Amino acid sequence: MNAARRSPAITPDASLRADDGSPARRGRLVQQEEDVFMRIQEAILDHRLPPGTQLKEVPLSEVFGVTRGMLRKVLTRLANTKLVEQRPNRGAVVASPSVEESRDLFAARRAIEGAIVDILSKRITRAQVKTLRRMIADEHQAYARGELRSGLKQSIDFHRVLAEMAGNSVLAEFLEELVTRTPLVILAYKDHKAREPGCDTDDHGAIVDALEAGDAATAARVMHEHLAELESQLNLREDHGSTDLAAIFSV
Amino acid sequence: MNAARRSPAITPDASLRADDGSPARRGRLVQQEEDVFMRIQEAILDHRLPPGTQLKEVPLSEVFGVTRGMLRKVLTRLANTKLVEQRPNRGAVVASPSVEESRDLFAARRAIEGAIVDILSKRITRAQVKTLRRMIADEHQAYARGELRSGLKQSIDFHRVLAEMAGNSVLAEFLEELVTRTPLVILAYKDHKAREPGCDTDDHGAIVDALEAGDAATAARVMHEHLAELESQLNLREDHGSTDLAAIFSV
DNA sequence: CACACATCGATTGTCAACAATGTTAATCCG
DNA sequence: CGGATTAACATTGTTGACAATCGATGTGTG
Repeated sequence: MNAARRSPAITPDASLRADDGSPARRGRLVQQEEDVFMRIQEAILDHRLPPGTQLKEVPLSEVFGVTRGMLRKVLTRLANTKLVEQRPNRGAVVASPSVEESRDLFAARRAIEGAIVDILSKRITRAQVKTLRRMIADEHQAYARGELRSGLKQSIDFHRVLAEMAGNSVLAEFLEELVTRTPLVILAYKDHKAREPGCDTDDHGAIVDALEAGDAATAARVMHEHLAELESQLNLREDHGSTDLAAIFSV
Repeated sequence: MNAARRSPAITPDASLRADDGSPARRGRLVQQEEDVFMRIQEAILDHRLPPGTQLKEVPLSEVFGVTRGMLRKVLTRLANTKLVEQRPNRGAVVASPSVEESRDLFAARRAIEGAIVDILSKRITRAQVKTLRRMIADEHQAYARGELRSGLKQSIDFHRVLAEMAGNSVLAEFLEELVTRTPLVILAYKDHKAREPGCDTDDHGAIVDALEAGDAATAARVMHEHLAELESQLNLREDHGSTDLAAIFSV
C-alpha cells in the first residue's frame, strides 16, 4: 500500500552524526534511546532521510554510538507510529505514505480534532483561551518574519495543545500520532506549484473565538475547513502509488 | 493514573498452559510470537489474568515454550495497546484502566465510530448492508440462545466490520485498539447489580437502517446513544482510582 | 542469449550468558 | 522492640556471538 518511490539506499553517515563519543554514561540508557529516537524521527520529518531510504542497523548504530539492539528497539518504535516500515528479514525503510493513506490520515484528523474542539468548547477556561491566543500571536509573528519552519512548528503545537486541553488522553495520543505523521505526508506530496502548505491563515484564531463563545458547532466547522484546506494544498492525485510505467516513458 | 487494584502476583502456570512441546518448528517463529501474543491477550480480556497481575518473564516464557526475548517482545506489543503496563526495571503487569481512562476511551469511541458511520453512510453498498444484517441476525440468535460470550464477541465484530467497510485504514486501526481495550474496561467496571453489559439491544439494526437510508445524522446519533448506553451500564464512579483508605476501613 | 540455479557476502533475527536493578529478609544498632 | 542498613536473592535489561535469510553475482545449460 505504499507509494513505490524508492530512494537509493543512503547510508547516512554525514547526514545526522554528532554524538558525544564520551563514555559519560550513567543509568541513562533509556535517555539515550529517547535521544536516538528523536534524532531519527526529526531526520525523517525534515526529509534529511527521504521516504524509501533504507535504515541499516549497523551503520546507524555506529553513527549514534549505540548497540544494534538498542537501535532495533528504536526502529520498532518508529514503525509503531508509521514513520518507518519494517519488512521482515528485509530491514527498515523510511515510510512512503500512499495517497490513500494520506487522505485517510486527514479524514481521521478531521474526526478526532472535531471531537476535541467539541469537548473543549464545553470546558475551556479563560486562562486557556489566553494561552491559545498568545500561541497564535507568536505563530503569526514567525510567519510575518518569514520564519517558515518555526511557524509551521508552532502551528502544529497549536493542534497538540488543543488536544491536551480537551483532557481526553486517548484522543490526545491518537492525535499526537497523526500530527507527527502529517509533516511526512506534506513533504511527500506538497504541490511545488502551489504556495507553501501550512496553517498561515487565521483559522486558528477563528477556532479560539468559537471555543471562547462555547459555540461547538462553529468550532468544529472551522476546524474541518481548516484541515480540508491544508489537505487541498497537497497534490494527492492517484497515480503516485502504482509505478505508472506508461507515464514514466511517456508512451 | 491507574486504578491501584493490585492483585497478588499470580504465576499463571495452570491458567494458560498447553503448548505443543513438539519441536516441529519451521520458519514459523513469527507465527509463534503471534500465537503467544494472542494467547496472553485473550487471557487478559477474559480476566483469567486479572488487572494488576504481574507478568514475570521467566515463568511465562516457560509456559509457552518460547525464549525470554520473544516473550519480552510480546509484552512490549501488549503494552503498546495498553493491555499491559510496563514499569521500567519492575516488570509488566496487566493494565488496570482508571475510571478517567475508561471514560476517555468511550468518548474516543463515540468520536471515531461517529466518523465511521458518517463516512459509511455515503458509500455503503447493497452487499454490505446484507452482510451487516446477517451479522446482526446471528448475534441476536446467540443472545437468544443464552450464549452470552458468543453474542458479545459478535457484537464487537459488528463494530470492527463497520470500521473496515468505511475504508479508512487509519480510523480502522484506531478503532481496533479501542475495541480491544473495551472488554478489559467492561470486565473491570461492570456493575454487578446491573444486567450484563453488552450490545443486546437493537441499536445495531437501527444503525444499519440509517446507513442504508444514507442518513448520516441518524446513524451517528444512534451510534452515540448506543455507546453512551454501554458506558452507562458501567460503574464508573470516581474513587476506584485512589486507594481510598478511609472507605476501606470504614472510618 | 535467456533463464534457472548455485554460491557468496551482506544484513537481519535469535539466543543465552552477563550485568544492573529492584525486592525481600536478616542483621545490627539505638 | 522499631527502624535503618546491608546482604542475598529474584527479576529485568543489555550485549555480543551465532544462526537464518536475503540479494547479488556468477555459472551452467537448453
